[in-house]
Amino acid sequence: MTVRTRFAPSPTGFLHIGGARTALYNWLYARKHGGKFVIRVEDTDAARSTDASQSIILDGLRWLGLEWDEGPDAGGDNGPYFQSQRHEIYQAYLQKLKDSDLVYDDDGAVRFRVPDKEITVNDAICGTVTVNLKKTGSTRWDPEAKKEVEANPDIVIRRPDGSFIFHFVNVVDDIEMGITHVIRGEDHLSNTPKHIALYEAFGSDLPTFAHIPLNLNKDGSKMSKRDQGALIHEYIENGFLPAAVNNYMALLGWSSGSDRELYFSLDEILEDFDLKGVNSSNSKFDFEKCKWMNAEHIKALPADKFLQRSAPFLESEGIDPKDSRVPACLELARERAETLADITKVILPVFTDNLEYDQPSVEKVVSKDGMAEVLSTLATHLAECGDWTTDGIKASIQAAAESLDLKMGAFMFPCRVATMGSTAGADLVPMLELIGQDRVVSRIRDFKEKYLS
RNA sequence: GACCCGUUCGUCUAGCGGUCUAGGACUCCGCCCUUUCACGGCGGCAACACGGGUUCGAGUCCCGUACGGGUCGCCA
Repeated sequence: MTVRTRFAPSPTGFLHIGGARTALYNWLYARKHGGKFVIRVEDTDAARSTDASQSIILDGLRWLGLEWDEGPDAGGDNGPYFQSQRHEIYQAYLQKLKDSDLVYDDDGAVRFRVPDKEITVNDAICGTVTVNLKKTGSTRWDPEAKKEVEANPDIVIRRPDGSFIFHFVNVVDDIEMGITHVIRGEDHLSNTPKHIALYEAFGSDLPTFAHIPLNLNKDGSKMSKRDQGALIHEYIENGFLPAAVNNYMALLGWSSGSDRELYFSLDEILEDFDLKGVNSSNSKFDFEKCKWMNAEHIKALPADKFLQRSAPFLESEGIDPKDSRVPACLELARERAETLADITKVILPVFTDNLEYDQPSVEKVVSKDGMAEVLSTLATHLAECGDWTTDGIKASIQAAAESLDLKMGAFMFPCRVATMGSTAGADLVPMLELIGQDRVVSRIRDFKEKYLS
């Protein structure tokens, strides 16, 4: 049997980290077992579905590298891959239930008779769950009245307007598309007995169910689109690497059993991935760790890929990625960047003379006694430097310091602030080399002029 | 409220009855490296929710309680 998994997004918003992780696990499982990964767009809610949302979701999946074998743009033999285009199929399946007398009309809606028996879900992650839909569905919690009210346990599968309900179309499509493994969020575990009842009503074989635990906020609340780290497009915009996001998502709820935490590609995850390593408890999202992981990925990125990934961020700051100084700059920034967006900030002093001076840093420097002399001495020595290399520059700073009988450290901070605008930033001497002799000297003189005269 | 699932450092987790005085990672703190900021190296703080069983022995198995999450829609 060929493994077939699917991710079935509803195009009503952004690609959420939880959805992306579900897609990732489905992708991993399919690839791991030589199977197919299918995308099906669940756009039955015409009022809320939009093309823009669909693009965001599919682009997000592509960015992560979760390519699908069948689905929108990819085609396939089990389409259409949009529920809005599958009405006839649903009608045919409804007819089957009618023929078996398993449905009835209720005020224009169609209800499916749930069986009065124990239904057992054999979940690959959660174990065995047994429920009797007739019993547990016979009452309903009314949030308004805050009490149990009588309810009809039979589930509505078609609305009076003829449109079909999620539980029904989801099962029909999974049957029609030959889905063998349903990997989805644990929020669907309680719905699964309903789905099993439908499978049985159609006389279809059950897929393997695997409900993965949910991701919550750090305070334990449900993650919503407003929460930091919740939306995939934010990772794209903020300079995360897709491999790092995959790495983090994979480890949120799954462990290989070893201490290994860094996986630099989907292929590497694939080697270790196994549904057995998926936890059964919810996890809380830790954006700090996610950033750390991204930093590790940046450190490990080959130079050409690094340049390629950084290019859009450089351009947005007006830096030409083809500039001959860029590769050296990137290497300088690499060790201290958590995101690609950080990189441009670090290397900006090389590319612009319009520096933004960090006020606390400036205060720290100008408040020191004798700073005017330090700066002018420094400028003079650097102007006279005949060997503008890291060694030559270092020697000049050293000479400047000695001429005033001061330690070199006393010169490093002022030099850093005057030429780079802040006490923080990339390695000073290589940065000076890249900025260039004339610009360095004039920056120091201008700085002195501006703040110490 | 009913039903379902879960519970190891603040967080992600290892652990599948003795090797656990509970291991790794993030965060935080200290030290070292560094004539700067980082990076890096070393070290430290910090957990088996609680109560009963079962067992020679329980983080590991069972039951209960507490807590957390989910489902209970003519949303998906």
